[in-house]
Amino acid sequence: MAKKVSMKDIANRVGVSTALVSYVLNGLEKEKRVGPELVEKIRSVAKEMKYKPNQIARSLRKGSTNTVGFIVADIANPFFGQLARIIEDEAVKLGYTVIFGSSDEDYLKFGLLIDTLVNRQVDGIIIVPTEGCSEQIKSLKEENIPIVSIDRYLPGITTNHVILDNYKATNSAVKYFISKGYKNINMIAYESSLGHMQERIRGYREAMEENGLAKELFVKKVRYDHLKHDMVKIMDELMNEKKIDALLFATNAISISGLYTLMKNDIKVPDQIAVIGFDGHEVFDFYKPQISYIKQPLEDMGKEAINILVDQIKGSPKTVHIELKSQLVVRGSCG
Amino acid sequence: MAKKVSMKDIANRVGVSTALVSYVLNGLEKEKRVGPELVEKIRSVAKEMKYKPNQIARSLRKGSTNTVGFIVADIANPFFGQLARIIEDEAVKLGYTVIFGSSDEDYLKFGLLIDTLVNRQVDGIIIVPTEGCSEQIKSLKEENIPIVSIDRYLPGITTNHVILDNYKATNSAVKYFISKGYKNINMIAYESSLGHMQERIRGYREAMEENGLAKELFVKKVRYDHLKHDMVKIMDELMNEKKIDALLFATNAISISGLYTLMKNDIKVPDQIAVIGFDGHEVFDFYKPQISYIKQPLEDMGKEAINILVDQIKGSPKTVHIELKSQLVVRGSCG
DNA sequence: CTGAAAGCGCTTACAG
DNA sequence: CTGAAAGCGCTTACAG
Repeated sequence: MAKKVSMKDIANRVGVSTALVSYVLNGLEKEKRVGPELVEKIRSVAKEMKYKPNQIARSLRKGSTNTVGFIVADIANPFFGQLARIIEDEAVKLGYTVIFGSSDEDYLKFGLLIDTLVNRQVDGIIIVPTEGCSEQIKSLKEENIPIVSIDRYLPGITTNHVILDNYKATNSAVKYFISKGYKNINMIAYESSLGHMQERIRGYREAMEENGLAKELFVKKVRYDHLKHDMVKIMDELMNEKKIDALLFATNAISISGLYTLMKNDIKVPDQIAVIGFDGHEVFDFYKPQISYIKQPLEDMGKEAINILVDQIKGSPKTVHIELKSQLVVRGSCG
Repeated sequence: MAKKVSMKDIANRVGVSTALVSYVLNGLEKEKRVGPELVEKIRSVAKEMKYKPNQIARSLRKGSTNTVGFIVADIANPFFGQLARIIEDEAVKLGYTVIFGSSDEDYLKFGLLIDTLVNRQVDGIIIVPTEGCSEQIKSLKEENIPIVSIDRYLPGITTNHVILDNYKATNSAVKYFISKGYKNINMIAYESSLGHMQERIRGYREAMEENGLAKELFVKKVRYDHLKHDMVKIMDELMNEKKIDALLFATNAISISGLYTLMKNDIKVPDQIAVIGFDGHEVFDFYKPQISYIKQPLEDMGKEAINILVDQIKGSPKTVHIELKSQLVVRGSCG
């Protein structure tokens, strides 16, 4: 069990103080005007002894950890996995390590994750907020911990956020449907008070109303934790009660689940129902015909979020709101 | 900017030493026989002052961080995303936080991630090893940092690992093909010296040889970082040079890429080529016909890995090798 | 140019 | 039952 080597070990070996070792190993030898032969000596001894700095001790002393947290709904969901990857890469470039956590859209789990991150003294947190997490966010703000909300935001609380142009995204999609002659356009969305979902619904609603289709308005709600069950039920209703000719899915997970149900019920796309999904997914490419979708600029979203966070950590006083442009990718599924 | 409250603040307020506060807040009040009224007082003051323990200070003092690392190839890949999620959940139950990192199958990046984790004093690391990472693993072993290799292992280095029954997995798949009358069975695998890939190839080869199909042996190699390019080329060769009637994909990513190419070339499955893929994926479900695949017990794999790691951290001296059973899920794609 | 020393916020023998 | 004190491994004024 080779004991770990510390700065003290190096200092003893070279015959200097730990201060010198610290200066040299942190590249402050110019500033502190350490003698060149000592610099050389310290460097080589450190290497020879395989010195590895203890980041924990450093963090305690400096009061910052160069660590950030990223709380998603579920890291196994490719949407968040991709975002995580982008944020990871960018964070590394900026000298930060990121700790991920999955909330399952549950504000209690969300709270536990926040506590863990705070106890671990992360310098800042990127959050995908859940419903009901306002209290947690408020106390983060009280503790002056920098946060950036991504993908979503909480109505009523001001935080930095980077989100999609949610209203415009669905609004354009619906208008595209309308331009193709569809009238009975239905939207399937999450039962959620979160800002992004409300805006997506509003985008749908206003496009319908503006085009004199207010009477055809039809938003069906599914629950995050009963997605499959609710989807099956809704699809039954759609096919029986109401004649629908076009369907807009409000998120990626809803899209996939919806497509499973369409496939199982052998509903022809776009002949029986035209479809527009959310985000890209391999399934969209393999579906016959390929599914049109609202594309999100994930790369920008992730990069913006971590960069804003780091700015905040470094003391930037301004609150930043960024809204990124979506893009409608038209393929075979909408006629 | 409310300053953070420390144990000292609580101690001062209550009028006791920090030792008492520490005992009480760590549930040692019985063992240390702290007076009941003091216990009460300390608890309530801690709550009132919104005390949050500084895990960094605790870690420094205790010499352990209750943190583990998990290095995958790419967290955006759903296979690893799912694994990460399982490990995260189990780690939380065991009182650990996990730090993820993506190596991109690059041993240099792998090395940097290891260094970061070691500097952060993680108590142990779960790794998906890359080719050429042996040196890194060896030095981890020298430093006595517990490691568990998952999904793969390095031939020639003994570490704890939890892997699939790779040989049997592909062996059974090929035998299934043969039982259905296929003879010209091709396998597409990664160019890799890693144990799991070698075993999957061996499983294929021996099934062929045992059934007098040695002459039909045909393994095509693709590179991780040129997957798409190589796949297109291979598919051309397969269709032109050699008559193939069945195709076995060696990993999930290869399967997806292969299916894209089959779809683009409009090759009929299973009439022109029968197919068996690796791991589950939504795309397998949407493909017409649905793709048969070798199923991995992800849940068990993740749980075993983190539990073994924690055992090691707690001092277990034995090296553990676990091989989990795969399962062939037969659907329409193999006739 | 270099060293002695304080201190980050905890935990934990040790002493009483 | 409780307190004084050391120490984890760093960084950083301060002094010379």
